[in-house]
Amino acid sequence: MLTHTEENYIKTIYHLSGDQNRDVSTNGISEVLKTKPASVTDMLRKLSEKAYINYIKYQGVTLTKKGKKEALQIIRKHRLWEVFLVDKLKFHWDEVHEIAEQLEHIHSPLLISRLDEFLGNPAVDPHGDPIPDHQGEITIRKKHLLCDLPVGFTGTVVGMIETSPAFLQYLDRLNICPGAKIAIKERIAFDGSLEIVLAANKPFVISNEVAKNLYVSE
Amino acid sequence: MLTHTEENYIKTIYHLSGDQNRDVSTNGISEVLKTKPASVTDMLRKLSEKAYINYIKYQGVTLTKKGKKEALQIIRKHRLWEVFLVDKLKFHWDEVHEIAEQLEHIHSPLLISRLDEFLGNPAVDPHGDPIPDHQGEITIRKKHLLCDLPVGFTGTVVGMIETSPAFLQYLDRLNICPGAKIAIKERIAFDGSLEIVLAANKPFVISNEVAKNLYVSE
DNA sequence: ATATTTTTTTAGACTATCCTAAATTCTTAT
DNA sequence: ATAAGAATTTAGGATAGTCTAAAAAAATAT
Repeated sequence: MLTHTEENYIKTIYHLSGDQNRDVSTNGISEVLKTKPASVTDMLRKLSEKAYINYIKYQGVTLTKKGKKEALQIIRKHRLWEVFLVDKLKFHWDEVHEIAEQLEHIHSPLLISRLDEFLGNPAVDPHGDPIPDHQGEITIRKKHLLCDLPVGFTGTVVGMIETSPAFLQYLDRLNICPGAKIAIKERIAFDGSLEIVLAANKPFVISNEVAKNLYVSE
Repeated sequence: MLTHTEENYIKTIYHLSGDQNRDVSTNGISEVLKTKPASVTDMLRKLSEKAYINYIKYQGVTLTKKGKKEALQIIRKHRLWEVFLVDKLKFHWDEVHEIAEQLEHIHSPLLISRLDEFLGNPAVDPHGDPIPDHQGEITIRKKHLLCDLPVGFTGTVVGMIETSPAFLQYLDRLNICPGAKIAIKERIAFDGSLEIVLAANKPFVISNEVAKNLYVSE
């Protein structure tokens, strides 16, 4: 059974390596986890011995099949707890991350399957990210930055790059949140700002700066 | 902020010292936590330095006001999570302890107040034990062994001494669970067995052995 | 192609928690 | 009152995870 710390390393490697399982660097991990590179090296040796990662000195790491499976279970737990916090306990979607970081380390497969059921087997978390199933299967939807899409595009908001309170509060005022249906009406050539429509509401304009920070998928 | 381990020691001292805050022994703690007495001594020194306990070498420990407050918050979390597991996730009341042992260490006061509200501010956990409030106030109901009470007594089941699956399954068959209303109809002098009634059902007989393992309160 | 910079690893040390073995203190039985 | 036994503490050591400083390897720039 993995320790909390080991789980955090595995999860971080998963997130940094992306869908194609790219090599992840020691420094990259140390930045995310706010530890020193030397500490990361120690842990990499340990995880490699336990066969969760493929590790060659000086050449970065990837997750093994076993490691990836573990990572997906941790992510599954994290996202299910986030759904619980937002749907049942009325947290706002941008304040659940820290708590879910703790809850994701609770060990009990039965608890998670019951929770999943209780929540109605949700497909995505409150940020719009897909929840891996019991087997670790995950449906990866291609996501794009809103600023890169053509006029006429229609889709769903699935995330943001900026996460500062200022940005999130502004989005909140505009009613832009993960899961929101969004369409591009017009692009203003002068400054790249976009006229958009949410669901069946009145169109309004957002700056290119905002559009550069919004992920959407079809 | 306390570590998981420190929290477990404080909780154990609280449980062992009872309502009157009796002195707790090193060996007692080591038995509950399944660590060696020498390890307990180490931790006692640490908790004493941090002012959670009153500790005099060779003379046992008691919780300070600060320690007791901390203990009650941990117990509050433990019991609220137990209610969640039973009421919302449909766990049986005798299978929630291990999971709640993990959940009680999640640090987030906001989470706990939201959870409390979500559960409808329950007064007792699924075992019938009272849940301390936000301030750490707890209503201690005096509890008695069923075998010690007179014919005519009426009250509520609030706990059991034996916790073996065999015993719990038998209780389940009899519909005896924490919270169940119970009355004593008759005592058979020969073997101390009791004829009892649950709610408005048919009376039936339980052995003295069973009555010796059931806690009830008025 | 080599010198410089960056990244990564190694070496040695610290803290938390646990352990075993030995020493000390307390309790109890005579 | 004291000797035997039980409980507790001390001493010294292990492991997990972290750190700093220094060494080694890889990447980059000229």
